[in-house]
Amino acid sequence: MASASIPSNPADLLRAAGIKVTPGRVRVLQALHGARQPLCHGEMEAQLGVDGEAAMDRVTLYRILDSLVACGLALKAVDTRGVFRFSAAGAQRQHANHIHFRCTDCGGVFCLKAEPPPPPTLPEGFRLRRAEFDVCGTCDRCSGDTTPLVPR
Amino acid sequence: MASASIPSNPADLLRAAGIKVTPGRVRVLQALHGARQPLCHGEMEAQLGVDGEAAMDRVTLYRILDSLVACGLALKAVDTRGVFRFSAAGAQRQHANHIHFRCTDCGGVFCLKAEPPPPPTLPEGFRLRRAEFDVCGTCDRCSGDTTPLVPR
DNA sequence: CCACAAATGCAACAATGTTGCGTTTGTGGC
DNA sequence: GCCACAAACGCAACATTGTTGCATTTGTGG
Ligand SMILES: [Mn+2]
Ligand SMILES: [Mn+2]
Ligand SMILES: [Zn+2]
Ligand SMILES: [Zn+2]
Repeated sequence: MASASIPSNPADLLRAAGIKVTPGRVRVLQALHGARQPLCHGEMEAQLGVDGEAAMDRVTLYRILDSLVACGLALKAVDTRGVFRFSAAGAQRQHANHIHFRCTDCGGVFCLKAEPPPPPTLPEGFRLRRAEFDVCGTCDRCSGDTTPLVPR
Repeated sequence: MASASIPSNPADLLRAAGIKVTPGRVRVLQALHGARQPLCHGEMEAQLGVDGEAAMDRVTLYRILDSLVACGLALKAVDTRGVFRFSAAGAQRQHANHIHFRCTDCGGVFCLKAEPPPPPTLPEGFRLRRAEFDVCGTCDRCSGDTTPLVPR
């Protein structure tokens, strides 16, 4: 079965997206796919360091993330602290039909059962880019005692 | 009619909130009430300068804003660029029963006719702090031609 | 294998926000 | 009205996050 279906490994994804396949991009895309929640720049730097590989230049990482966002392989959003967080674009699609809860203490993101609300009708000439129901508060672990998991 | 009802001028609000009434806080709270959309730190600095009054120290402004948030007189949120924006707490209530559209080009915020979606039911132990329907894209002025109002 | 555009590494810069500390000021108690 | 004192302020320095310029290296189509 040598099907030419949806590519899955980072290199193929990069090729399919039409941007150069560089070691840095492969590593970053791999890290994004392996992450269980959107990562900020600092977390990515740390994450990339654990592999024992050489640390990546800060600016290069920023530019790689931008290039992934530009070609649609990654998504960029801002968290409540005002920091940009990145996620693999594919990972979002499986989360398209329910809403999420974000814990403002530990930063964790939890899937809820509820469907996303329908996008509102806009005035003439307005163009909708994104409509997201942002639900946040404290999760069960962080609500009970006073010690959050990730103080930071 | 010397009623002791809801205070409305900045000084009374500050007194009622239990924090010291300083000229800086009065000016900032006044600016927040006069604003038609949440202001970031830089916009507030500019806004405060127009009165012909002496410019306020950057750090003092940050601390005043924090104190207003801490006592509940102001609200702090982060915009899509990752910048904190502040609004008078009272000003929110008149916008509580409809949702808003944010133009990602010019930064403008527009009131829509639609009602906010009901908050979802959460798993056991979770505590809801805020549920906001974030609807963004480009407004009529910014959608048509290619020149946004506030390029920045 | 080559040419060349794209990507990278490094240094410097920019925007936003925070901390420390000495000085000034608003406020409750008298 | 005056005093004491905690709170707020002004200033300098610092921290974090993100960007720009430019010379060097590298991936890729031909
Ligand atoms: Mn999900
Ligand atoms: Mn409104
Ligand atoms: Zn939590
Ligand atoms: Zn606009």
